[in-house]
Amino acid sequence: MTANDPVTLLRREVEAVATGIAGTLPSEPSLDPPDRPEHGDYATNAAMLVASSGGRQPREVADDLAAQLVERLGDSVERVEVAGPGFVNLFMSDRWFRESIASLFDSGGPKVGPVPDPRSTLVEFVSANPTGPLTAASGRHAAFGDSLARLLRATGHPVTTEYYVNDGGSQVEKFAESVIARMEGREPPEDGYRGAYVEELATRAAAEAVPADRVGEVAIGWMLDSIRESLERFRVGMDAFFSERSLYERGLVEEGLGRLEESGHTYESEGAVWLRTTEFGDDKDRVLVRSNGEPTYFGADVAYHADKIARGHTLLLDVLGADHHGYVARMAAAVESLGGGAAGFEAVILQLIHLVEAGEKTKMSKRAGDIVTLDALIDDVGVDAARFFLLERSHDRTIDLDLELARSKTSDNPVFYVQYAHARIRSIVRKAAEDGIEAAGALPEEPVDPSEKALLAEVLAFPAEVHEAAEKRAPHRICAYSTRLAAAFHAFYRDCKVVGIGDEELERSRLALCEVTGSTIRESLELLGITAPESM
RNA sequence: GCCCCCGUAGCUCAGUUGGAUAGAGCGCCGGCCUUCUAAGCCGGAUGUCGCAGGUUCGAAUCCUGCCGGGGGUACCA
Repeated sequence: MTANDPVTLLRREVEAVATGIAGTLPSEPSLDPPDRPEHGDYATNAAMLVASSGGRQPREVADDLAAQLVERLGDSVERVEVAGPGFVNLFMSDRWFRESIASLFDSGGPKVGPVPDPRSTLVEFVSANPTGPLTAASGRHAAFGDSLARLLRATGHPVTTEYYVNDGGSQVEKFAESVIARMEGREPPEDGYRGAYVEELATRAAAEAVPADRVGEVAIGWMLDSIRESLERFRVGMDAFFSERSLYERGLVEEGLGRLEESGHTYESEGAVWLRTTEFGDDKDRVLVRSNGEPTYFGADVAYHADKIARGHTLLLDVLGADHHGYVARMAAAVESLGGGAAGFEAVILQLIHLVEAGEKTKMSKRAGDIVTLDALIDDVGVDAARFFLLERSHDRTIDLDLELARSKTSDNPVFYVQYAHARIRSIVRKAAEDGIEAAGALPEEPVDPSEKALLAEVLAFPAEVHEAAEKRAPHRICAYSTRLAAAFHAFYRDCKVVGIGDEELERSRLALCEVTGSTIRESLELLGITAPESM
């Protein structure tokens, strides 16, 4: 966070005083707007932290802290109170609020500063088999991975996003068999692919006279093209599509497995090559190379992760489905064996998603062809609503996506609530421009309205929210934050007229608050990949 | 059996590196448009935070055990 961020400056004062009292702080003290207005604009638990580590009475430390803060903060603060078990509550002065608005406006809104220890991060997500179109479930992965990448970039991490394409292996063969079967007018095999799209691919392959031995490769290419289109349409920025087959072609599988063998964590048994993943907490060892000499999916994936490390990434972040959770321990073991601590592996597990239509859940199975595709979901509810509904929940919760609600263009739909706040702001800004009013930091005589204070506090919270969401891999926090911010604006809109109130200084200050709120809503939505309309 | 996720208001869920009287949306009841967009705002009712112990100044949050729901447990990918 930047040095001129008013909340950061306040935090530094609190920490300086607390450190002066205690010597060192056991952990970073809180500095948050409390739930109840009578507890002030900001409250800190610093005194309780100091007391618990120093064996002093919390209230006594709090009194000391409060007195010194009054001294140091001067006319920024109205009064400081000690309350409850030892909270120190800060009531900021109107001057502080007005100057904060001015400072935010001058810097173009709250700035999310970089983390002190950026990590070159490779976010791998979706990576769905190119044997069928992306499903609504893939959509959750797409929205989540994309938004997480945006959050990590916003907090200063260099990020690359990748889709691992499983274009080798037995599923691809089954897929090719299925397409060929359709071309020849037969039913696909029992364990093959039976969706309508297989027939379309067969028709096209027949029309272009694709030879049977190339059908698999060609059909996979077509599927991949359509997957790229779907992702693009869903506003997902994928830097690269990494082909499994290319690993073999470039000799990377051999190289990666070779490095693993050098590490001394592999052994041969029953003709297969195993990785001793149990050394790193897995419940059994895993096969890297089958007894027939062919690497397993895991073996190739290890080579892929070895390549990620070779490319210089220090954090390998895999977004996986709940059905892959058993995979995490073995990949963590593999990266540990390879990297020697240089690169970290981290998996985020996304739980399942069900689409709910009129209270009824739809089941999704790719092989049976009984799927709702991502494209169909987008056609149905639109990109903005789809992304919001898929991002709204914590990654560890299953989602029941209510299609009826997502479709609705009414106030029930939370995404419109936030967008509407932005549109309202832009409308005010246009109106102000017509009247020749310019936003500016100003010190009007009028007292700061409680709605102005509440709104400013939410805007000021933005950088901390973004950092927390990035650290916790929690884009859903930005959904919640944007909703809170919008609500604070709507309340301000009711209480405080901006244009045409007579007091020019007040007009300028309020317009500045509108401007910084608008840009903060826009940036929040941008992190979610959702548009911020100028009007609705 | 073992592993992972969940259990908070009628419904869908936030909040979980311990902090003040546990929150939001929807739904329900009642108000607010001659004024910058009513896709909005304000007020009201609603809780054994799954159960039982433990840790301490303080537990929805940490520990242990149990109950219920979902997912996984391949020389498949």
